[in-house]
Amino acid sequence: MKNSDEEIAFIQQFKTRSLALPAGAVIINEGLPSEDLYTLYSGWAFRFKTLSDGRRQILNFLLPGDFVGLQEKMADVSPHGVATITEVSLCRFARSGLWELYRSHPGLGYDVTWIAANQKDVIDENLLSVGRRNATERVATLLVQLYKRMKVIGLANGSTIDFPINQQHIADSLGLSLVHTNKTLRRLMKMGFHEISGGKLTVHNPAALERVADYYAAEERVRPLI
Amino acid sequence: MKNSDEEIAFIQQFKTRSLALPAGAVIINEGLPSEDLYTLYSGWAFRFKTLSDGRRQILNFLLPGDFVGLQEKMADVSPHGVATITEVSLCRFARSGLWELYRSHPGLGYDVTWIAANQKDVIDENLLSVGRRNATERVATLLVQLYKRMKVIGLANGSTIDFPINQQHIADSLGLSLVHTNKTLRRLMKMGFHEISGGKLTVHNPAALERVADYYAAEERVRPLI
DNA sequence: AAATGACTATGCAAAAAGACATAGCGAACA
DNA sequence: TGTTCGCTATGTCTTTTTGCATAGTCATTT
Repeated sequence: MKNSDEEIAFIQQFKTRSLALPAGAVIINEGLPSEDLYTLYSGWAFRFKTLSDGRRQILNFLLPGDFVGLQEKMADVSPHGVATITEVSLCRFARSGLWELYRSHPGLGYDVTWIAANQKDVIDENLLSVGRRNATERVATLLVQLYKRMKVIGLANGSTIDFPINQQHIADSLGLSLVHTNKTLRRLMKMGFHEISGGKLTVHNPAALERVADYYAAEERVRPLI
Repeated sequence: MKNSDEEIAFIQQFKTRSLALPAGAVIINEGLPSEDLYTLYSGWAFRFKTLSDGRRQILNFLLPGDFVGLQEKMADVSPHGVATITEVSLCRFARSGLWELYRSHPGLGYDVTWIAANQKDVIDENLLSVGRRNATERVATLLVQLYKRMKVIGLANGSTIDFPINQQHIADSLGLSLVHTNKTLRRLMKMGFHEISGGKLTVHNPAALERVADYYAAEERVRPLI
């Protein structure tokens, strides 16, 4: 899955411009039309949906290399929101550009599908967690999953990764209350599986944590770059 | 999103053959490589993942027109299984064909992405349910959602649809126990929202059920046909 | 140095959901 | 015609998770 020089050139001119956003910013509004499509170059973000009384579900976390706003492009209105966790840098693609990309560079269109399918796997795993794992397993799953995702994209420093999310994010992503999330995290920490401090997560024994989580994902493969 | 005659001709030869499967059959094995890609022509199926002790999460239900095995094609091994609920008829595409489709008919490649994005919306909604809705809301959501999906593809007969799933399917899809699912279904039924019998579901007042569910999805649009 | 605010921590009571047990019901089958 | 089987139904008891209250920590501001 290597891009040709010509394809790379095309991607370059396809990118209308890149932009930076601060932490806590909204990239895409839930329920509003969204014009653009982005790739996340650096920083963390998340996709979410909310209920009318404010309950929020984080659908998945977005790490560098992930797409933002792919399916929003297909519908009139975005069925979910996207917000930043840290400051991020994004690469914006023009709305009209995607069709042009499919038409003139089908190889890249194929890559887009590949990346989208990959993100879907992450969501499937989350759905399995939230639906069928207990609190301990859920938290363990999330921790290893994020650790492994960061590792694949080269952002792990030994067994430590940047970990800019707070317990509220974790709770919203796992379908747990804040309180229960806190207690579960503590329990796992006291058992020596991990350590979170100063915005960093250290996973002491990923394999053991995977066993707790009953999480056995296939090794993620390096993704095509767009 | 209308296909040209030439595209239709291409699709026809792309389909290596169609096949029929009985109820309860496995289309794709969890954790095994899968060779093929299908579209579901008739019948119901579901995608699922399991934990090692047998707990099962149904990721989403597949209705006529849905794709089966799209992202499995992208990975070495399928991260989830697919099984039939009723007897189904499928249209099998060759493994090698997808790339060829993207290359020679980018418009169809675009359609594939569109359908995949649409299915992702359904999963997102499920994740919101399982993570943040209580049992009553979850059941209500599933009932309207299935009703509306059937309606869009022209398979609703007034306020009644075929409903071949049992309470275990519902429980596995909503992350509830069988017992609790049963009690919740009964409660909704006694309140007059719906009726299930003889493999049919009748939704007496979809709008009221949507309010119970806090479910306000945009109208589904007619999908491209592949 | 005090004040504020965002986040984490923890005990206790309440609610939601689950587990287990048992029963009923209708279709398929011998 | 009785038996088995898969599914639905419901009562009781237990566990898990939540909600609320309160406190601690740490960085930032005044």
